[in-house]
Amino acid sequence: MENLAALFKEKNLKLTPQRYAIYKYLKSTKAHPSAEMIYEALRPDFPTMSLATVYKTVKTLIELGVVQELNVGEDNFRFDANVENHPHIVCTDCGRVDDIEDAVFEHLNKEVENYTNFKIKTHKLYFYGVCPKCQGEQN
Amino acid sequence: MENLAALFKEKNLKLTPQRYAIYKYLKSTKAHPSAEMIYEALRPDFPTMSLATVYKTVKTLIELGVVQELNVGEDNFRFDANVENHPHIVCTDCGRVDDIEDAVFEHLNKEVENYTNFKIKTHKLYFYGVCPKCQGEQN
DNA sequence: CTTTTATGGAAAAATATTATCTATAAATAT
DNA sequence: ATATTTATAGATAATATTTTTCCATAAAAG
Repeated sequence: MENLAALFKEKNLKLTPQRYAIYKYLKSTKAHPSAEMIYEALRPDFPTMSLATVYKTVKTLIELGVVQELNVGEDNFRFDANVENHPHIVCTDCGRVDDIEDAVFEHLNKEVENYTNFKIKTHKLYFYGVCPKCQGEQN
Repeated sequence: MENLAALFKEKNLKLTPQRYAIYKYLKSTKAHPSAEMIYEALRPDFPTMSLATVYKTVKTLIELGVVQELNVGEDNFRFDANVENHPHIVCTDCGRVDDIEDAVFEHLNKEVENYTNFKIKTHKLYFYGVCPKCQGEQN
């Protein structure tokens, strides 16, 4: 968090209240919010902030490498301040997106290289199922 | 291909030339085209066909279960007439999307269930790297 | 405290996708 | 074959998401 200021300075970017709030919010949540969700969450504190600012800021944060973009298969993007490569799981009932903690599948890259001539750099893994809460409601 | 007619009949859908052409094109290619790409590819043969028809048709084909939708992380969707669940690999240079043939990762679902309380039904795996062609051009 | 420069916010634009409407083409029955 | 019924193609408008433009202003530098 402290090095965010340094990072911004290094890139000649201004660490404005809006940018700081968006980053802090992304750091604080595991809900992988969309731009709209970020906008709504910060509206109480920043009633004048526009959606465009959210989009511009997450774009900046992505370029700085402190936020990553998720594409779960919805019609919009979600954002995650956890930039480590980790798999995600989507509830097909309620739509929530969770991290799959501690599960590392980096070895898959090498495995896949046996099947293709690509030089593999990274991957994105999305699992789909029913979350505990929705399982309960099905009974 | 022959059973496509039967499938359409069963659902009281009309197998129009446009629909047939779109399905045939998807079957013929491994390029995983977007709606726009399908539209452009068929324009020589169907100059009057509108993009809306492409969207409506792929939606129909998806509902019939003969086409699947891919979300590689671009701002649009791609389509694949290979409906088996199989991983894809994206070239980060030229953007092409290939199948990873013969690589089956169904066992990952069970593995992931050890890390979460979700009931996992399916998954989507995307790998990112540099394709052979772009590797050559980097030298 | 002044100057420089990046930025926030409003509005418009761009892009992707969906919905509406009607003439028409495809399937079915005759 | 032909008539009839019904789904559909295509044009257009609508919607949703994201990006861009523009300018007053706030942040950093001198």
